[in-house]
Amino acid sequence: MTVEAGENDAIRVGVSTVIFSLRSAPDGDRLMLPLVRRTREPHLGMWALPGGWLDPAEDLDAAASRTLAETTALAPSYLEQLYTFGAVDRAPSRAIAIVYWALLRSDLVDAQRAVEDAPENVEWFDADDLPELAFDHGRIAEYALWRLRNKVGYSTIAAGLLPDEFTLTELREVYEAVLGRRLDPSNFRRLLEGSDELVPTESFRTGKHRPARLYRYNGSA
Amino acid sequence: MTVEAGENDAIRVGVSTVIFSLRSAPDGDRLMLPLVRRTREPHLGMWALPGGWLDPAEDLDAAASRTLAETTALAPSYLEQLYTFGAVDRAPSRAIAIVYWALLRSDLVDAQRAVEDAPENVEWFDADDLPELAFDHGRIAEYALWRLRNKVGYSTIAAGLLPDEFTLTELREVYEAVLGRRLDPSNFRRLLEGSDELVPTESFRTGKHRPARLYRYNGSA
DNA sequence: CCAAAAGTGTTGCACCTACACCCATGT
DNA sequence: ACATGGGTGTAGGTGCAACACTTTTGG
Repeated sequence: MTVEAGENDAIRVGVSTVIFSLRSAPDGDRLMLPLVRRTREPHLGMWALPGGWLDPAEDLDAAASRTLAETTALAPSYLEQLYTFGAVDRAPSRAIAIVYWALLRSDLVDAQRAVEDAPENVEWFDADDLPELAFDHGRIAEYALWRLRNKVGYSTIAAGLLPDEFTLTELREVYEAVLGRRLDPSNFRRLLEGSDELVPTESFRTGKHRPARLYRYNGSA
Repeated sequence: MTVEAGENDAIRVGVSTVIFSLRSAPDGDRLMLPLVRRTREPHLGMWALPGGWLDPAEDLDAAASRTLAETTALAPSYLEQLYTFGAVDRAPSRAIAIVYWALLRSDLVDAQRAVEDAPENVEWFDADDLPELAFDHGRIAEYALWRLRNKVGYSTIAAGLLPDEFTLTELREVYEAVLGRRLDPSNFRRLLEGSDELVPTESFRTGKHRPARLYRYNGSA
């Protein structure tokens, strides 16, 4: 910041977001993410991450939320900066991408898709089976997935994929979908029960069998 | 990336680096970082992180190295992107800062400072006792320090502060300086001896007492 | 009463910490 | 010889994985 600005008007600043959610499949929930079909060159017709250009009067987080809403009509329940990609050759003309990653509560996916102005050219893909993406977005999505799987190990972030109240089994199934492996129910319970950020409620989910206590994520912890 | 570029020529892209090194003090090594005195408004005369503007034809990592060299004449031995700061009010006119953090081998600090074109307005400060900084650089430096202390816990990154070959005691003293607490020599040894990235050599450092085996950091592991 | 999910208890292993102890060297 | 840092051994504690077991519901 001690050098005067030069000819850097040529650098465009984009903001993109890798947003994950769960969608039910025959063999349990699957981790999915929405992609947008490009309507312009370059890479016209290819799938790309939702995003847009940073507005000069807008914070970075706000830009991520806004461009995500504009392209997919989705509003994230968790949002965190991932990385800034800026290799000179990542796009035909110089553009850096400040990339966010996000989670969307599974109960809001279809609600948000049902609104009348739901974009046409958005489609959900299995996070582990993505098509070829425009620019360096394939590499970016892979990194976001790695970060998500990593962070699930040492935080209660996975609750961001569920409604306000949920059973421990539902939460465990989220972990299993994210991590791609089964977890021991009893050990999982003990691990999360002592976590402060998870508080038990007095409600129970009644189903085919013994009712399960509902828990709530404590955002302020 | 699906929206056309608008008036974002007004957004300037800066790159700054928080670079750490060790400097000896009476009570053991101290973790220090170099700051640059601002020679222009705004915040003229205040201390700031070394940095500069991103060149349109330059990768982000390269920009971090270049601006660091231009302002401090230092070349990092480890460099990693930290975070991109872009709050609208972080500077008088809109500027985002792609911030890197870096380590400098302690044996290179004075060597690099001794070259003839060493900048005048650079000074080293104790990482735990920084002056008030320009812009949001105080918060940034704090975050970089947190990241360094965090990462030291689960990687052998601290070797980036030492010469190619070093004894385990020297490495332990680095950890102690970074973390700010004493570590048990025997447990430290066992922890790092089984780490793959640390390979023993056949050389020994001879001193006042029993010679200590030299180790080398295995970059390819 | 049975099936199945909710929830508890228990045991063993891996790892980390603290600290006692031996080893090799310069003076 | 002895002081000092280099290096090894070991016992206790913590936390997690595995899995046996009890509880509570719907049918």
